Amino acid sequence: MEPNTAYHALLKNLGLKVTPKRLALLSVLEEEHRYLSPEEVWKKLRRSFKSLGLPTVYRNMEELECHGVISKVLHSNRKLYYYFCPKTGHHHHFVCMECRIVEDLSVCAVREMEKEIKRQVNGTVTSHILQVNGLCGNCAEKL
Amino acid sequence: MEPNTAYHALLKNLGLKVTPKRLALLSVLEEEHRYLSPEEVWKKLRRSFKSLGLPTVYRNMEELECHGVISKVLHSNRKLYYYFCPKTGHHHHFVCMECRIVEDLSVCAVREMEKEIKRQVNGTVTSHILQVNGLCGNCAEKL
DNA sequence: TCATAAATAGAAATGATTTCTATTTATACC
DNA sequence: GGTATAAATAGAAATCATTTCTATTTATGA
Repeated sequence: MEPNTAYHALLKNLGLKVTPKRLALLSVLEEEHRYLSPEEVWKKLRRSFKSLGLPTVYRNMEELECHGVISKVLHSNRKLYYYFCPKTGHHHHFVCMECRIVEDLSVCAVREMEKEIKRQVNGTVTSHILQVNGLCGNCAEKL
Repeated sequence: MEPNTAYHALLKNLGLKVTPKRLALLSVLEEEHRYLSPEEVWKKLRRSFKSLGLPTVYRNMEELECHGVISKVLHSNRKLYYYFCPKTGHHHHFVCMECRIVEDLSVCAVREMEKEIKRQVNGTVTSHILQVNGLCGNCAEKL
């Protein structure tokens, strides 16, 4: 059977048990080329599973995120959203705040990106978030 | 009197009333060269104001943020943090996840930034958030 | 088939943020 | 300076996404 085999291997490789719910979750995320909240995923999955806890969805999505399988989308409403991106390698995303669609970007510098995005998605850039996280010299020493 | 005059003008220009609490809030944020949560600001302000509601702090910080006076800092714990940056013009920040200090960055492309940051703050970049927000062609048309 | 650790359901707790209403205050105008 | 008015605030209460907890179920490897 189709992609389930791939998901199966994926979970195995991560050392996670292959449960029907995990497979379905991956399937839902991959089919949707948009970012979704845990609750939205939960609602979709409940069609197939009469008993499915929202915490299970939260737990699994977080798990997959920290293994790099799916990526978090930041949103100004501070809710969690996740996106399954099939593209590998370092790249960034253009995300539509309206329809939630996600587009892969090939360049990384924001100035250049704006032009690229206009061409690529024929869209409008309303804002961008560029924040570099790390440890300053002092803290890096202490830890 | 010192900087209060500047804050006074700042608030006036934004069409906001000049209240003692707003002035104090700005003062607290400017003195602290780190990003702070509303609750932290509240605790500091309560030293000077016996009666001060946490919602007031939230409201004012949000107000100042949307007027561009202070800037939001994204954090993986999804809490709100704000930083008063005296530097004008387009630039980004390096924020230490440990001590919360903020450094202005002069370049915008992440690859170059990593080198720059190493020089500038003698620190370690653990991750960066680069997300471009906007409206895709379809949604832009509809709205 | 079985033992075991991992995964899950479902209820309950958490806690940051927001909402609400009555009261207070800054401001503009006299 | 005195006053009307809209903005700002306090304090309590509500919200609600997310997390925690415990007992039960399930995938897995032997």
